[in-house]
Amino acid sequence: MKTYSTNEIYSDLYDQLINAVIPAGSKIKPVELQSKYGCSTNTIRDTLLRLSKIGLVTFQMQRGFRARETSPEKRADIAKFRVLLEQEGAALSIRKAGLDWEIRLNTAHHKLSHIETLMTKQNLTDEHLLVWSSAEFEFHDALISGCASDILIETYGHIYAQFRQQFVAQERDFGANYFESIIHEHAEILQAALARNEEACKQAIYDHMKRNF
Amino acid sequence: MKTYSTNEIYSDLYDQLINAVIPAGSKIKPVELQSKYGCSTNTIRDTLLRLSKIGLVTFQMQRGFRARETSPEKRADIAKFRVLLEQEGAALSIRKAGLDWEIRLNTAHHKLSHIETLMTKQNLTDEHLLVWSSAEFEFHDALISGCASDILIETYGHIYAQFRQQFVAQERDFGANYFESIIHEHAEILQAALARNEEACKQAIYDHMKRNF
DNA sequence: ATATATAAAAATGTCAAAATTTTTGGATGT
DNA sequence: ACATCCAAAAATTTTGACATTTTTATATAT
Repeated sequence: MKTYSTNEIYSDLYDQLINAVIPAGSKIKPVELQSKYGCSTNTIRDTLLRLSKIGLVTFQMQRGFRARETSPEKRADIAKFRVLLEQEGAALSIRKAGLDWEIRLNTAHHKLSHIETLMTKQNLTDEHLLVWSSAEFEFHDALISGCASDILIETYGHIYAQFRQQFVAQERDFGANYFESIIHEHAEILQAALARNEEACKQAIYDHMKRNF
Repeated sequence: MKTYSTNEIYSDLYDQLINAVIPAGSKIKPVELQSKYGCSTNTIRDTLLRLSKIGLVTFQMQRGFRARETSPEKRADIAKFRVLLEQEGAALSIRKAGLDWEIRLNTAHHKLSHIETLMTKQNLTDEHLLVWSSAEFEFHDALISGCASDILIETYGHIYAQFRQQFVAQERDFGANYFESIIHEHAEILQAALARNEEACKQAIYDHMKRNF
């Protein structure tokens, strides 16, 4: 039987929360996870407290842990907030960042579009979604990576994770045309960013997210 | 000898971090706090993990906890981010919120300006600063409280705490004229908000924070 | 002197059990 | 039927001991 290090427990739970394997809003009981991960309840508690920093898990004294609730309203709220942060991060990057940023962004986009193209043609496994999910984050993260604001980058990471949690919990149809749409949207963002066009880039970010409002 | 509940430990540490009683960047060792609070190291650890959610404390596996580092750059970074959030929150409030918001804001401002007026005349004790600090937060929190975005309000709370930590760690002269300035700045924010003038309010928020850039 | 290796000390993390609190389910009375 | 109370069960939190890892201090070699 597999044994888990604490960091593995963390990222395993992270993935399960992101992918709604642990359903949004559901209670998370350390005792139940103990046997699966082969550790004490305390270690689970510890890990859940760390996950609550990101916001994937909510914690209340004497009431334990829950996967964060989802609703169309929460999804829209988080999506709008994400747009605010991403627009600011991208605009600052466009204004300040250098060639290394362009390269980073281009690389991330190349990787992402490769995966997304695949996904218009094949049926999706859970693993596809995991890989895509992390590539998508890397692209958006690269986009804002030149903004020179640690706190913005850190916060964006948390919000992105929360958004994904909301999204996966609610979205059920990943039709081929879904990926065709976002391939185009990502390309628009990339193009505007490399052209150093702040307004066009902000617009492209908005367009990419507006289906969630 | 006083005994502490877990929640008291939490807010005691919170205050100490905000007010640089625990110096920024310094190591926080559970063993050393254990005797003061009369509990096990594990309870301290638990509390510190919860504080790391807000960002007052940083945590690294196998390296324990530290009060978040400060520097002029970090302070500027957090201040700018705070402006972004507060401008958005205030603008949304101006656009959407009703009479109850105006009343809330007015009340908070009244309380704040009372304390600030006192502080131009007396010499400041630590307790004055604590009271002022919480009244200042309540005012800014009221300002954005009509924005109808839970995630923005939640995040703003964390950023405000981090800003205060940076600020108190670095600022040493609270001259009477400091408070005279911010009395005026807060009044400008209030006035623009109640006049429902988004641009003026954004400008006033910027002016209030620009000394930190 | 500088650097590397090693042993002791300190700090951190993990565990299983005990104490506390909340939740559950049934009995009682209105 | 509905609410209230109570006891049992379950879940959460706290504890103190133990295991692991990191840091510090000292000794050794280059």
